[in-house]
Formats: sequence, structure tokens, C-alpha cells
Amino acid sequence: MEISERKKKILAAVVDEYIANAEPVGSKLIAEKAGLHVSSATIRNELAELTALGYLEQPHTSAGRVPTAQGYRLYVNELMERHKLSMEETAEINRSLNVKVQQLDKLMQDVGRIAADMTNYPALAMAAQAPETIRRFDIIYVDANTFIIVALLGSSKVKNKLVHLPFSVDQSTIQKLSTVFNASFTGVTEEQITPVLISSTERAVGDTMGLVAAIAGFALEILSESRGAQGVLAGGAKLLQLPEFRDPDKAHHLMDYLSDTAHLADLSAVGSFGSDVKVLIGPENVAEELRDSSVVLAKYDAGDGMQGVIGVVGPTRMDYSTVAAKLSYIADSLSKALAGGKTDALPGFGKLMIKDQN
Amino acid sequence: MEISERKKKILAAVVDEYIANAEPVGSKLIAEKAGLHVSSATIRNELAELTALGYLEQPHTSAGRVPTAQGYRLYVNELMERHKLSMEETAEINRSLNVKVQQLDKLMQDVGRIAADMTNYPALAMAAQAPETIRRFDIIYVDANTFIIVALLGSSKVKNKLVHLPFSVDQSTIQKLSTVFNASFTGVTEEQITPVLISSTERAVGDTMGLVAAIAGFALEILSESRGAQGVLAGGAKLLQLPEFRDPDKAHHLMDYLSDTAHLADLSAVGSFGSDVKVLIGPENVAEELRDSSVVLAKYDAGDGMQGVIGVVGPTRMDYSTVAAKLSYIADSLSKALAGGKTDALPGFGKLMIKDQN
DNA sequence: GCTGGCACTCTCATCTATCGAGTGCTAATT
DNA sequence: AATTAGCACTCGATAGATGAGAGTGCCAGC
Repeated sequence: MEISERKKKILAAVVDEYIANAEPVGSKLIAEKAGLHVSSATIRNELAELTALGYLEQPHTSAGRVPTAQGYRLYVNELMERHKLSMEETAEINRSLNVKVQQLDKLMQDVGRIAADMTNYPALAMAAQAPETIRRFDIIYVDANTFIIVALLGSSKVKNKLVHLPFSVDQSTIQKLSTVFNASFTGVTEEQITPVLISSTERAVGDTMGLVAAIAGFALEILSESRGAQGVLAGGAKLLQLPEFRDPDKAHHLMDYLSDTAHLADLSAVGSFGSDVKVLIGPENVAEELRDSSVVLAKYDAGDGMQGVIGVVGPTRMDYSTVAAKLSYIADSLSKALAGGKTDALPGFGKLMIKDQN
Repeated sequence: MEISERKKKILAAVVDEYIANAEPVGSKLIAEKAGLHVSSATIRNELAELTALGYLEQPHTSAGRVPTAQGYRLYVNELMERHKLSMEETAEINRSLNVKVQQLDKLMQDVGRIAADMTNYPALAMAAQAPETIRRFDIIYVDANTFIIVALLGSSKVKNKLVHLPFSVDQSTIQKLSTVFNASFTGVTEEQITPVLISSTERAVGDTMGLVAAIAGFALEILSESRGAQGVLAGGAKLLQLPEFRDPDKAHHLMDYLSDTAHLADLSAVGSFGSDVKVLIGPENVAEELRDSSVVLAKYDAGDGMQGVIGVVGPTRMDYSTVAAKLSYIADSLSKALAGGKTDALPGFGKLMIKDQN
């Protein structure tokens, strides 16, 4: 059943009002605020119908109306005005985001913080890495019992490890190891590092007291560790400002849930989302703990098979329009920045700049 | 003025009781629980004197007594029994701590989490790096416009950077750069990288389109970035379980403060502490926000000039004895682990194990 | 110096009365 | 048929009022 234009207007007004004040909204207020020139009695009739249709509900008989999840859903899908970021807002995001390229996890921490600060809700930032390959493999001789392993990965990240040995090796051995590894470990994925590969490499080098196996182990370690997703939560304290979390138990419940990285990963793994921003309202969330909260997620692309998600968690009464706009903008900027400046810029050869989108 | 033995016993009883239940404690309870065989009336007289001396206070006439900061201080300094960790407790810590050597920031996140979980208070973990030097400097040629810079630092950490160039260089140039840098940038500190050093290096290599300056810039960047302290907060949600933070505003206030890394750094920079554990009670904290909370800090030593602090934040009514014991144990274990396994172990050449201390 | 006894104080929980926002319904109006 | 004014009704929130209970301070007696 299609609901009338006027009902939609009324619903939108209720949602807007409730988002702003967190208090059940009554017919009189709507009559004044929404641009419809009808009396509160008329509004009451409409409200009654919207309630019957499941878009609104009453906390108790003589209180105003509050949107249901279904109501929010309709609002998000059709009713809400797409918030246009003001110059100040974009400027502020740009200013914060204009960070130099840095360690991935550090970056995520920053991005999470920015999202939290901009939206005033707790925010999460995740990054997931597509399976890696080794693009290049070098071994640097330091001294008789020390060398450094350096691996350049498919995603242009570089991993390294310093190794002390309980015995000595001479420089030529390291040299040889380096050459052989560079030849045989180029382009390999995690699965391709098999006992077979290892023993063939071993034969190529000649015996080296198990060094080959050990170094191969390191390669395996890098590849497997870069597979995992990582994530952070920022601005958790912001929950406590919201009237719906004045109850410390509720707040604690949710916070506890959110402070587990694994849960964050679940959250942002919500299938593939087509559009740029995804909104999960109340009961649409799978996790019990989020049943009366909403989540807004935006995807970003970091190039080289790196996928990331930033998101915000708040009460169902969330300012979807603004939040969505901001997240989407941050995600976009991030994608551009990471794609463009992926390779760490060497100072003097151009710094990462986030282009102004206006 | 020296207070009597009996008063001390009574004070200790009050503190213990208050720590356990967060409720003002009355004379009757003390008369029963503390091993003194006197009536509640006697206790009342003593309590009155302790109150006059400033060790206790009453929320209002006719409530029980609550320790003041001064009372806690005496308790911590003289009265409290040093908590002995049980087998289960040490076992649990060991189990959690038995993590493989990993990225420093990842490690701190883990340690913070462990401290928070073990004590049930929000915990912080910090690490501060003493000024670094460059021990070795290599440049690896990848292809005509790509190379990797690898620097081995004084603390045995290795930093690297992948560089794409907008123009080509041939392998021999890189080779030469590597040799020259390895010679002239060995052992340098941040301050020693001066324009003079850079231009002398430039002369040694011959002109290379500004590459020398750029690479030197990278060196500078590494050294300066490793100087900063970093820290994390874990288990912030645990605050909300405590009766003193049932007021969401209070909780919010403190949490907000704690979620700023800069504040954490301040906190753990509390001068040099001689003993292994330092306790800051209520108003002894400099930060306004911590005036009615307490902080327990333990220092650990990560070898190679790395200093770290782990700490716990809670109400003044904190279980100092247990918390101090646990933190101290964690810090100790951490020191041992990091000193021993500092160099990343290569799989197969011995893994980091935290020795059992029992 | 210790103790039992007692009057006093102050908080907290419970209860009641009242207020007011907002509803639903009906009857009148357009 | 839709809109509106009017009105009785509901129900949460707020403010006092009341009583119970915990704990104190002090005094007189041992």
C-alpha cells in the first residue's frame, strides 16, 4: 500500500523532530512545524493511521509518537533530504584528513577519530587486506650474526625483520641466500610456500644450517599476518552524551561489545554493499547488542586490493542524513588520497595532498 | 603526630571495607570485622578522632565513614597488605602474555587489554623511545624508478620506505648511493643530520637530482617519528560498571579525558619513579579530571633505551593492593620478555617465551 | 578507658496527589 | 468526505509527605 504524500511529509517531520530532540513528538508540534496548513486534529488522524501501518509507535497511550525501525527505513530510503556538506564542514574534514601518509594502523586510528569527531558518534575504522604476494625478497648482511630480511609485497608495502643468529655466517653466504630467495620467492602467495619449494630452494643454496627454512618461515609469517583485518574504535565516550545511553548499563553493554575488534570486523563485513553508504537500522542489525542502535557504514578503496570500511554507531534516532554525507565524504577523500599517494612520498618529491572537492 | 596502632588497624579496616563495597562504613561493622575486641562505641570514638585528623570523612552526619585521600595514602604506604598473586592469577597473566613478539603498537594494545582485563579497570599502556641513532643504512634497487630504503636503528628496530621516482635511475647509481649513505649516515642522530652533512654527502655521490637530500629527509623523518611516545587505552567500558561512575556525566568526563593520547602521555610521564609501582591518589593527580580518581602505574623496560609504562585508572576506592601486584607482575614479565626476545625471533630459532616466575 | 543506652540526624524508599501533555472520539462545519 | 473544535480520558513525571533504618555523638556507669 502506497502512503499519501501528506503522510510522508508528516512522517518526515516526526523523524526530524525526534532526531533533533529525542522526545516523543505530538500532533500540535507537527501542525505548527510541518508546512501543512491543517489543524492538529487532522494530524492526529494521520498519526493514528501511520501508527497502524507500523511507521510510528507510542511509548505509552498519551505520549507523542516515536518512529519505528520501519519508519526510519522509509525515511532513509525516500524521505530524508540528502545533507549537503557546508563549506566549513568539508574544510574541516580536509584539514583533519590532510595527514601525511603513515603506518596503516596509525592512519586508521586517525580516521576513526576524525569520523567520531565530525559526527559526534563513536566511530570505527577497519581495513582488510586482499591476499598478498611477495614481489621482491632481499637479505641485507649486517654483521657475522645479524642480517635483515626485506620483503616488498604486492600491495607495495614493505616488511622487514632483523635476525640475530646464534652462530656466524659470512657475507658471501648471505649474498647467495639473497640471490636465491630473490629468484625463487618472487611472486609467491601464501599457499605457494610449500615444503617442496623450500627444499628445492635449500638445494639451490646448499646446506645452511636450516637458514632457508627459517627465512621461508618468515615469508609465510608476513603473508599470513597481512591477511587479517584490523580495526579500531574511536570516540566511544561520545555514547555517554546521548540521552538514550544515560543508563550506564545500556552504555556499558554496547561499549563492551564495540571494544572487541572481532565484533567490529563482523560489523563492517556486512556483505558487499553496492552503494557507497549503507545504513543498518535497529533490528536490521544481526548482533543482539545493536538491536536498538543504528550503524552507518561507508566503504573506501585503498588501492592494491585493500578494502576498508569506516562507520559510525549511534541510537536509531541518528542524524542519518548528516552522518551519511560526512562518512561518504571522508571515505571518498580517503580513497583518493590512498590511491594517489599510495607509495610513500619522499619529502621533497611531493606530499600527499587531499584535493579539494568543491 | 603518630597515630596509635589501634587507629591504624581501624583505618585499614575502613579502607578495606570501603574498597570492597563502595559504601560508607559504620562503627558496628568495624567492631565485628576488625579483630579488635572492643565495642562499637569505642570504635566510634576512634573514628571521630581519625576524622578530626583528616584520614576519614563523612558524606553527611549520620552516615558511615569514608577514607580521604590522606587516608588512602597512609593505607597505601603503610597499612595495606601486599597482595600475593595466586597461582591462578599468575597463570592467567602468563597465558595472556605469552604472545609472540610483534609490532610495538600491536603489543601495547594487547598489554593494555590484558591489564584492563586482569584488574577490571580501564588500563593504559605507553611506550616511549629514547632518542634513536641510525646504525645502518641501505638502499635496495627494485626497478628503474623504484627503490627501497632500509634503516637499522640503534634500538634494533628496522624502518623502511618504498620510493617511486618520477624519473629513472640506473642500478649503479643506487648502488653508489647505498654505499655512500651507509658510510656517512652510520651512527647519526637526529641533530647530526645537518645541511652540512647533506651537502658533503651530495658531493661524495655527485649530483643525483636531489635524491640525496630526499633520502636524508627520510632519515630525519624516521628519527623524529620514533622519538614520540605512543600509547593506548583499553577497557574504557569498565568504568561504567563502577558505582562511582553511574553518573554518565562523570563517566563521560573522565573517558573523554582518557581517550586523548596526549593526556595518557602526560599521565605516564609522572617524573621518574624510583620504585616499581607508583600510586597517585585523587588530588595528588595534577590533571583536574583525575582529581577524584586514582592511578596506579608500573614501569617496564624494553631494553635498548625503550621505556614503557602500564597503568590503571579507577576510583580512589581502588583495590590498590591487588592492582599494584598485578601491574607489577605484568611489567616485570614484559621487561623480561622484551629484553630476552628483543630481536625478532626467526621461527625455528627459538620463540619468545615468558618464563614462569614461580 | 571502655561500654551500653538513647536521643538525634539525615538519607532513601515508598506512597500519594497533582499537573499537564497528548490522545481518541464525537459532533459540527466546510 | 475531509477537516476542525471540543472534551473526557490516560498516564508519566514531579513534588511533597511519611516512615524506616543506619549511624552518629554523648552521657552516665562500670
